[in-house]
Amino acid sequence: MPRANDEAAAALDEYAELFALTGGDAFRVRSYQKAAKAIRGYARDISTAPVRDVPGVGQAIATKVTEFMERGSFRQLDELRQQVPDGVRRLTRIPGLGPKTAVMLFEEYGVDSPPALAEAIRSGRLDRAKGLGEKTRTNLLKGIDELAEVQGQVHIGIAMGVAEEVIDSLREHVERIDYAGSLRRMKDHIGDVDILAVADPSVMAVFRDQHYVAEVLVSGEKKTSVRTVEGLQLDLRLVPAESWGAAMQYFTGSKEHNVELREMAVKKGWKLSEYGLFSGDTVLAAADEAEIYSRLGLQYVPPPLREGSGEVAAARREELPTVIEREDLRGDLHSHTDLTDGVASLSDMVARAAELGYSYFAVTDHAPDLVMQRMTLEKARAQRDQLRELQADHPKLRLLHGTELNIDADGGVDWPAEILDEFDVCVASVHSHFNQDRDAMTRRFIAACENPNVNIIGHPTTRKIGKRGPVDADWEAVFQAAARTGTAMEIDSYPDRSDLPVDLVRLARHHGVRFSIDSDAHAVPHLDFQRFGVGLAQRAWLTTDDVINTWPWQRLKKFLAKGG
DNA sequence: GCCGTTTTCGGCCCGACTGTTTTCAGTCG
Repeated sequence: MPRANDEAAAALDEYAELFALTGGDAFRVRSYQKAAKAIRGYARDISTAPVRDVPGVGQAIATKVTEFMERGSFRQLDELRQQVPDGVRRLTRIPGLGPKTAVMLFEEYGVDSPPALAEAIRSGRLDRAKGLGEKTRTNLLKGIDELAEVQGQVHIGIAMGVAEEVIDSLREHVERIDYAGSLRRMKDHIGDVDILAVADPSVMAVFRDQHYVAEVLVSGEKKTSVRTVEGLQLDLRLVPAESWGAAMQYFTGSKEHNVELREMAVKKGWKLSEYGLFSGDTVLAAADEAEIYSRLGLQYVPPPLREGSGEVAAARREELPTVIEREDLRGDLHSHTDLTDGVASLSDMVARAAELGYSYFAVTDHAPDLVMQRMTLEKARAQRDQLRELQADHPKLRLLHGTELNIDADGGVDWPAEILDEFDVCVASVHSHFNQDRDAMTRRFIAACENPNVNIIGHPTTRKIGKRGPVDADWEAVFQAAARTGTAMEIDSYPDRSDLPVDLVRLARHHGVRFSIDSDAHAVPHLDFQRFGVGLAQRAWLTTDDVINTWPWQRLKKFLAKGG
């Protein structure tokens, strides 16, 4: 996705937030947010394409974006940044705390950060604050804890975008360049990004001058560390060309994986470092990463498996699974259009799915329970008719008409069975009542699994990386129900969701659950998010047999029938 | 601020939940 779009969208989102905090008109706030969302999901790069063409962008926003592209900000944003203390914005990051309360806390109590709020609540200073009863204060403390847990890391979507931007910006100055570290291992939370390059040290000056660099932390001939405007730490290391493979191996990690490899080398009387695999002064392997593994007598271990969790022993016995690859996916079973909260038309989404070479593709817009999406049965059926018409243009792509149902507090869904029978595939997801206790939440999920029309539980934990923690459920019980009923668990590839998380994927697989790796796309470029879901699945050692949307249509069709 | 088989003004995604209130404000999806 074009980085310029993300940056302009982030600026508009910030402006919307500041505008709301200063008591601005709610409809204008929504306009800024809507434009931000549309720009972020726009398929073309707005640094070259006219931003006025983006739906939801009129003259006023276009002017702001144009100024932003020229100098990294716009006048009205600068003014509001002056007006609103950072502390007030920090407070609104806390789940359950909106602009009104944030302003009140700052103005009346001088509270300007989540830790300051926690302190104020614990000290009893807010016991008489209006609108903040005991329950609210308890919930806010919980929200502050959730926020603290996820701070200092970004999700893989942001980190990957930064890494690719860095590589693009330096490519003409280097002989070779790639990213390593936890990003190459496809972790869903990334603390810093490691980039390796073969280049002349003069590239460091070029790097320091890039527009994404907010602060230079250290800079030498071999290593430069900077902080980006997103707050992400970025390390660029120069390595000798002849040690490229060893350096990639070493800096990809994980630490635990590397310790096991070095121990193996030592037992053979060798030495493994970031410069190569050596026997005395003789180089056994160094330039090529795969050769290091083979000289150690190991199968090649794909980076997402390198966690020191048994992969080295398995590689020694030649028992590593053939993990799923992006090319194994035959389709996508969860996507949205502008009929509900997506930003692209049905035909545009379908056209991109066809380009991706899929055998099948499901459109799953929201059902009526999410009232704000204004879905009706008539609209859903009209969309189905439109999809059937589009089918004629795409003989190789089977178009499936699905829906994303809302699982209500008791485990019920939006439509009765006779209506659900009309759909080819039903995803069912939790969108509210996140704070239910474990028993209620578990019953809720099990009821959804037992619904004969529900095929896939969408983004099961509902976590949003950096924003909201997972719901609490007895996952073993849920997974047993899913396996028993033939209900798949989704691996939602939307990078801030990355949901199921990898440890739960492993647990679910242990119980015999199948998975669907979906994009949950709300825009055309989002269809490519599946690469993140595949990375997550690789980390859990999933094979094509575990993932229903790698299956040929006839096999998938049987699964979707849930034995009925 | 955007948009127009409602076209240059007057709408704009609407309802539920929570905790606080004593009739409702704030937040969320």
